[in-house]
Formats: sequence, structure tokens, C-alpha cells
Amino acid sequence: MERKVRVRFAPSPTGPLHMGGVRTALYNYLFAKKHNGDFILRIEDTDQARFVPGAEEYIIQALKWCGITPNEGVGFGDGGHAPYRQSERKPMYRQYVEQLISSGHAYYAFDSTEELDEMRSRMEKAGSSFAYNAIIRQSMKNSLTLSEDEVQRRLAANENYVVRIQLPRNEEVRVKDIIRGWVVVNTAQMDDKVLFKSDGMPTYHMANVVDDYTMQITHVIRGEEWLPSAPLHVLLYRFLGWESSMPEFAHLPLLLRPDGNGKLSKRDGDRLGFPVFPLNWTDAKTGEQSSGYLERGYFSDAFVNMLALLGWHTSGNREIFNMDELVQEFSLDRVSKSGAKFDPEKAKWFNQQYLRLHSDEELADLFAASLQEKHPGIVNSVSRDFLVTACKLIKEKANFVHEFWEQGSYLFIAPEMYDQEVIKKRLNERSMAFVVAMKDVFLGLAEFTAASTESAFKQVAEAQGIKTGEVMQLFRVCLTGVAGGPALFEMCALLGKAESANRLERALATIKTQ
RNA sequence: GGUCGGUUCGUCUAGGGGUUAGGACAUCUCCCUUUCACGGAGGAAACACGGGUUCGAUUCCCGUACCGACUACCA
Repeated sequence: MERKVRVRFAPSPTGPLHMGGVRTALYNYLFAKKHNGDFILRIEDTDQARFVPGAEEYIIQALKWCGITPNEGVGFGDGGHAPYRQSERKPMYRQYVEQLISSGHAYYAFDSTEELDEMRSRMEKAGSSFAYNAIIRQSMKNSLTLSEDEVQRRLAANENYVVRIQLPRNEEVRVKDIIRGWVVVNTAQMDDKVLFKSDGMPTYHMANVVDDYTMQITHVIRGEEWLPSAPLHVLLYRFLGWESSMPEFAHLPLLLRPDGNGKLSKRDGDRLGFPVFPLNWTDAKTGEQSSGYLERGYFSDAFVNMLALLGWHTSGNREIFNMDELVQEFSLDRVSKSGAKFDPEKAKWFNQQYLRLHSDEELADLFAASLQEKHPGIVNSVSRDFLVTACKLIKEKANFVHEFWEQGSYLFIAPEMYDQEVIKKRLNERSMAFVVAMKDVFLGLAEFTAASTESAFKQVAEAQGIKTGEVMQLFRVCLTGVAGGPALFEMCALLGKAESANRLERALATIKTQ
């Protein structure tokens, strides 16, 4: 019988979740939804020393913002497998470690950190690398080399110890990866990894396998950095007698830095001029700030869409997918094998696409909210209709809502400065007279629309024997101060008769004295 | 160093034994708009290299190079 698909995202709360982590979560989510399965958020906080306050909350908030919502896990409710924090699951690991020891698949090791370090550096000096393996372990202090009595004595004396897996000396381990096919590693190349630390906590490997098994995880979808330890995990399933319900593995390609080498890391921060985090983050210790996609003005669906396409693609040319469509289309065997360099320019493009997808009304809401922060007076000074129409005019030119203000503040505030180049080029007796005439004609217009202002403009030009091209730019600058912008007469209509005329008059006065 | 993984335009990718190797971002040119943007048209731009297998390889196999990950009582 087919098991119900259950996948998990298992970050450790050692800092904010970066976009690579978000993508891993996303792929897990998409896979789960696609197969009507469960998506679980598990917090892997077995390393007490690296715990960062606030990181867990950040992870939850980030997933929520992205719409990647687990249906089970820390912050998202109990699906019958609580707790979902490994620190709270601590008591359940012990029994499995003991099971491994009694079945001869693990052993106690009493070597101190100092002894290990010394050993390591001595061997490295001699030109060979140190690995606590089937050969080396014979000359170390562990329950394989020490007498039974000695081991019991040390344990009774509460000496520090770890538990290590006991690997076979020379055996091929085969891992089937959905994305990469079979990966074969010989145990001779591996080492007896620590499963249980001296602080009483399991290591990642142990906790991960036990939790995936007990939580009935069917597919482990995680970053490629875990591929080297996948054989170890396979061995753990085998030694624990769980091989028949072992999950399938899929190791995702890494997200690479845009500027060349290395995987995209948390430490990159804003160094390269783009956020690596979904949300802003302030390091409590150093006070260092890192910006997030949310605060930079990205739509979450644009961010998610962009991330989805970094390492996954359909056979067609389509690039715009909302979350439902991603779920529909997603498939692990269309995930690419090679790492993807992240391109900030393309990220902007995605946002632009989503900006267009939003209605003028929605954009007005967003714009109003962003104005409320920086220019609270402005929002209250204009009508809802004005704002909606303004958004309609500006949105074609912007990638982000926050650019609306930079690109269209003149719709709200009459200009103080006028584009000097245009004035130099187009200001003369004739054009000045034209603007003066236009002001009066505007004032006399019964109906003040884009169409009526435009035809008035043309009539005046004709009457004065002037080509529209000669005065169009100057007229625009008089109205808005700048040379570029939305359709001229649409703007006139938006500004209204009085304001338009006022601006023309003011421009005339200002420019003359300049 | 060792192990594992990867390699199609600058970037993300489609494709796949016989193709003018397709799309998108970025870039360039032109058109539209007497503005900017959008849009439209077009240009430049890629199968890492060497050997096999084959009538034929960018596609399959091997090697080399390069890139990356891992190599902690971190995840």
C-alpha cells in the first residue's frame, strides 16, 4: 500500500532563514501539495551553543509571508507527531542509541576533544587525513578497545563520552536519489560519525533519522550539502531495522552567489546589493541589519515564483506561475542537478510582472500604505479615485510599489524645479505664448478630460501655427517638472482643471525668473 | 589532499543520437510613444576539452579540466 506522502522542512534556528532555505521549504511544500500529502516544519535545535533567539519566530514568519504553510509543526499545530522541536524530543533518542550499541552498530568513545584535535593535526602533518574509522578506532579510547570493566567504570564515573556509529570496514553503500540517481560510497571513505554528544543530545544525523522515521516521513527533500552524509543515514536506517520504511531522498542543487564562487550564504547579507533573506533581520549580538525581500518591496508571490524557477523548470517556456499553478506543475524529476546562480535582475523582472498583475485598486491600497509611512499628509490630501488613477498611470513604469512615489510624486505635489534641458531647448517667445494661451483655454473648458484637453491642445497649436512637437515637452515640464512620465493628457485629466491651470501659471512665473 | 556531485548563450534554462540548438533576464539596434516606461521587430551571444561507441554525438561511455559541496561532540 502506498504511504501518504509526508515531507518536512527541518531548519536549525541558528539565524534567519535565507532564500536557499526558503526554496527548499518551497519544493517540499509543492511536492506535498501535489501529492495531497503533509508538509511538516521541524526545528532542529540540537546544537545548544548555536541557538539564536528569534530565529525560530523568523522562520515561521518567513514561511507565512511566502504562503509556504506547513500543516503540522512548530507554530503550525500538532498533526499527531508533536513535539516538533528536537530539543523537546530529547528523551526519545536515547533508546535508539542504546539499541544501536546493543546490536553492535555503535560504541562509546571517550576520547577528549583535545586528544582528537592532537591526533588530527599529527596525522595531517604526516600528510594523511584523520578519520575516526575502522582502523583508527582500534587505537582510540572506546568501548571497542577498552575492557568491559573499564568502560563500565568510566560510565559509572560520569566521564564524558560520545556514541559513535560503528561502520563496516569496507562495504559499498548505495543511495538512491530522485534527482541524481544512484550514488555509491564505500564505508572505507567514511568515518564513525558521532551520533550522541557528550551533552546528552543527538547529533543531526541521529536526530534526523529517528525523527524522519517516527514522523513517517516518506521523502527527504533537502540541500545538496547533505548528499555526502546520505550514505550514513541509509546505514542508520539499516542498523535500526527501518530500511523498509526508509524515505526516498532528493538532494536539491545549491543556490550560488551571483558574483562567482560559492554557495549563497547567510553572511553575504547585503554585500552584493540584494537581499538574501525573505524578511529583515537584525542580529541581536552585533546589531547588524540584513534586508529582506518583503521590506525591499517584493511581492511574496513574485519572490516565490522567482525562487521556484531557480533549479526547476517545466518543459515549456512559461515562467509565471502562481502557487496553485506551481503545485500543479511541480515535479522533482524536473529539478536540475547543477547549482543555480541567483540573478537579482531577474528577481526584479518577476516583481514587475506581478506588479502588472495587480489591479489599480490593489496597488492603490499598497501605495497608500507605503505613503502613510513616509508622506502621511499626501494620502489624506487626495481622493481614493485620484490615487487609483495615479497608480494606473505610474504602474507601467515601475518595478515596485515604492517606486511609485519617486516616479510620480509630481502628481501629488506641484513641481518646484523644472527640467533645465527641456527649458533651454524649447523655451522661447512662441512657446511661452502657447503655454499662456493653454492656461486660459484650459480654464474655459467645460469638460476636462484626456480627450478634451488633447483636442484643445491641438487647436491652440494650430491657431498659433506651432507644431505640437515644439511645445509638447515644454508643456509637460511646466505641468510636472520632469521630461518623462505617463501620457500627458491623462495626467491633465487626473490633475483637474484648476490644478493644471495653476501649475501652468506657476511654471510660467518660475521659469521666467530663472 | 580525499570523497561525492555538477558542467547548453554573461545569467536562469528548454532540448536531445541527425535541430537554422528554443525561450526568459541582461545587452545592442530599430519601430511605437514627438517623453520615460510598456509593447513590437530584430541583432550579438552557448553545448568545457580529449578520446571512444556510432553512418552520425552537444546528447551515450571513459578520461581531463574547471566549478561546487562535504570532510566538527554544526546543522
